[in-house]
Amino acid sequence: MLKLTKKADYGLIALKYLAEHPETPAVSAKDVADTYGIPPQLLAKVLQRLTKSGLLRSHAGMNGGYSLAQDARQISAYEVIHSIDGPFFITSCVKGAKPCELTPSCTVREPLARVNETIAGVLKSISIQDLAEQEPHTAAHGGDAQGLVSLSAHGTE
Amino acid sequence: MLKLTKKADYGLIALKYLAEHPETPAVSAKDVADTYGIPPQLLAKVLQRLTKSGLLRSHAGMNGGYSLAQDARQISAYEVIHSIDGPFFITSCVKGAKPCELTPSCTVREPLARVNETIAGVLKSISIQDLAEQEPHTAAHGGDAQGLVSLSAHGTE
DNA sequence: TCAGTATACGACCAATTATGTCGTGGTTTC
DNA sequence: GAAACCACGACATAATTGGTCGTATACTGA
Ligand code: FES
Ligand code: FES
Repeated sequence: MLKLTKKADYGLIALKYLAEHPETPAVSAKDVADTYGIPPQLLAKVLQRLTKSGLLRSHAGMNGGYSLAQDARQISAYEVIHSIDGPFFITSCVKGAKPCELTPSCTVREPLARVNETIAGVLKSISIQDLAEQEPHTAAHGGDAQGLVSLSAHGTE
Repeated sequence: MLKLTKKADYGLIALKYLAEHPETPAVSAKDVADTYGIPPQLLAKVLQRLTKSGLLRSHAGMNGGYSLAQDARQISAYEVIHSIDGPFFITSCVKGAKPCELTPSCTVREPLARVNETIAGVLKSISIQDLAEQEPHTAAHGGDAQGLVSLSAHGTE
């Protein structure tokens, strides 16, 4: 249904947190999990994946934890999502992978592949830094100055 | 994992098919399903939803079936996906709906909501007609890397 | 060196969702 | 009336996701 997994969400949250605390040498998974009410072990696994992908740097032992391996500006949402959820594709059957069983059929694949590229592009254009710069929860969902897109709630649907 | 459901895919395929056969007064679900190897009853249900959404017009009886209720140019991929899969949102918890349990936490929600809007915009800019006009490359999946998106310019940022 | 804290990783179960089927009934055409 | 269709809801099944557990490993500090 075209939605992000929670793991990816958790990963983004954690990275954002790290980006907001550049002073701290390392933040433990448990610490972040505790702050946000995320299942600690699950978050741990997510962060481990990000570490393996080279986005994070880990440090065991007391006062250990994770820290950004790159500048927050260099890490894109795409990389995060990609390394957690694996390559995402709009269409079930990707070009490079297993072709559709409905082979001669699915003629919508190619156009959608382009949509896929667009989405990936958008995600790539967003850095962790961008997330961190977002204004801390303004009580109201004002967002008046957004300009670009109106986050308008669709209301009832 | 940010991918389209098969139902939505089926719906798109069927609509494309209809757009390609403007002469035929009506095409039965079974007909389309047969052509593409899609489970007939499942496709039927999908088409029924599209009918209820006003995108299709149905006609019972012999030689009955479905036909586009609007011009292929007026129907966007977004509408199709939306009416089949319901409103899609990148984030698990949407603003208008049930708020995250991690309430004070999920600070990535708002920025991602904007990504969501962008994606929706891309989808809205693609019409069934666009899909139907695509040239059927039966060609090799040779990783051509089609470069940029050139459907309907909308998402330039 | 020893205990405490933390990551690393794989296996496993539980919850949700997506996919597909069945059955029943209603419409239109012939 | 029969055949070919749509309409709809209730299932059953498969696939993903979400989350837990157990254990091994690495680092710190007393
Ligand atoms: S079913 Fe394969 S891309 Fe649509
Ligand atoms: S967990 Fe609610 S939007 Fe991220």
